[in-house]
Amino acid sequence: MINVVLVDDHKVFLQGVESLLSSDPELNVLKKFTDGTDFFRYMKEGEHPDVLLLDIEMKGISGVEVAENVIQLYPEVHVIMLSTYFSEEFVDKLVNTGISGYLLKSTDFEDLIKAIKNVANGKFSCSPEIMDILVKGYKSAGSADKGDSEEDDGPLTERELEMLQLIADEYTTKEIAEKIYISEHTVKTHRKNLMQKLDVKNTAGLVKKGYILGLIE
Amino acid sequence: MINVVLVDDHKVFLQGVESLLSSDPELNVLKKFTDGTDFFRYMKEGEHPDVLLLDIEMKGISGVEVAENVIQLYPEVHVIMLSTYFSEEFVDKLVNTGISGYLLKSTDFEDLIKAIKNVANGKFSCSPEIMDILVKGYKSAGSADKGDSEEDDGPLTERELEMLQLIADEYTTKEIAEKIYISEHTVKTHRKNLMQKLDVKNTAGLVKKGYILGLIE
DNA sequence: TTGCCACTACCACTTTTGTGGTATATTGTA
DNA sequence: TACAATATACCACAAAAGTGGTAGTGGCAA
Repeated sequence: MINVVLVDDHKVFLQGVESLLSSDPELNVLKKFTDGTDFFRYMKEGEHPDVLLLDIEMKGISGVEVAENVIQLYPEVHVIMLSTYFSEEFVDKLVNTGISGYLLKSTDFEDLIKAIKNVANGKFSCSPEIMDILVKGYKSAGSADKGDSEEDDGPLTERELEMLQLIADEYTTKEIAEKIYISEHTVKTHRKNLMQKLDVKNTAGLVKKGYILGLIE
Repeated sequence: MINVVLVDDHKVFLQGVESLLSSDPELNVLKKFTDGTDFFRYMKEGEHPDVLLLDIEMKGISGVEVAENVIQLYPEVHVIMLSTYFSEEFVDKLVNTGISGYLLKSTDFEDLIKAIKNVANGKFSCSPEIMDILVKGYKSAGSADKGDSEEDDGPLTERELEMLQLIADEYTTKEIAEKIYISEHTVKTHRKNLMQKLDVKNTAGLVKKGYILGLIE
């Protein structure tokens, strides 16, 4: 049984895909979300899907951002991006990010199901149109430029999550150290690692991203 | 025409009250929310109601917290608290907060509508049972103790909102100053005022509360 | 049993925040 | 016009956060 979660800001699409996928006994739609932040909150507490179907064009947090963070925080989840159009820019950006598939919404239903089963088994899968772009890109750019810095420091540890919550709760480094009986130095180290992992510059960024990614309450 | 917004985590209740209120031509239900944070996001952008019907017992942010912050940030909104039980503790706490009414959910429908119309006209309105508690409290406690510090520094100004957003976006004081062409001193002053108004101790608190209250994106 | 990883801890130094004042323009509006 | 609210600016000192390192320990898994 392959568990799937859908994220797309068009409710109609969500319902359509769900009823479609439910026709296949191997597939099970765990949850649907119209908003990246809601999805991240679910990911902190709820059951993780095997495959995430993710719309690229979304209001609020973009699909690209969602993808990048999901892959970092929950690497066991296979992400398939869905898009109405195909943009070389995104394809480039996303493939290096570690997504498992990239389909056009115009893809027919059997191919979608096939793709889901493929990526659940660790393969990569995408629409033929996109495959074209990939092959073309591969030829021309050779081994490609890495563009902007691709940092992925893996998911947060238990301790780091705890820190993040305490920081958001207005505890200072010293107070955290006293509260959980560790040295101030250690807390500062955790703070540093958090900032690096979440790719932010200061406490404000830590709390903001913590919220967006549903890591704090 | 009196515009009303409903916040209660029980959807059934929301629908019930809405259909009830719609029977009165003077009343108009603008919006319903099951969650305080969603409500606050709406308040930042959407139309402000004349009257807010607010459940006290809610998961997540409690009704009390919602009430306190609404009254501070949007003082033109008249808040009526709804509760299943009646607790002296809450009554005390809330009346000093500046709410306009306090009804039991067992209140019958005509009284609810009457109460809404009353508070929309600046009066205070509550269930007889609660009135009893109030009178009793007034007798015994005399002019009452103020309990914990009741600070209300009014709503945030445009400039302060702008600051809050920039802080959440990881700009430092110096960067903000440069960006919007004012002195660092000024930015620090705004920061101070923000912390006082939102009743938080540091940048983390600022960003967290900014999120909860829907003041930043 | 070896190697990775999370967690811990330390240091020195810089930058940014936070505290607790005061004070003057500017602006909208009663 | 005069008042209130807002936005601006300044100061000095204290506290906390951020930078850029290094490094030991314990546990779990290949």
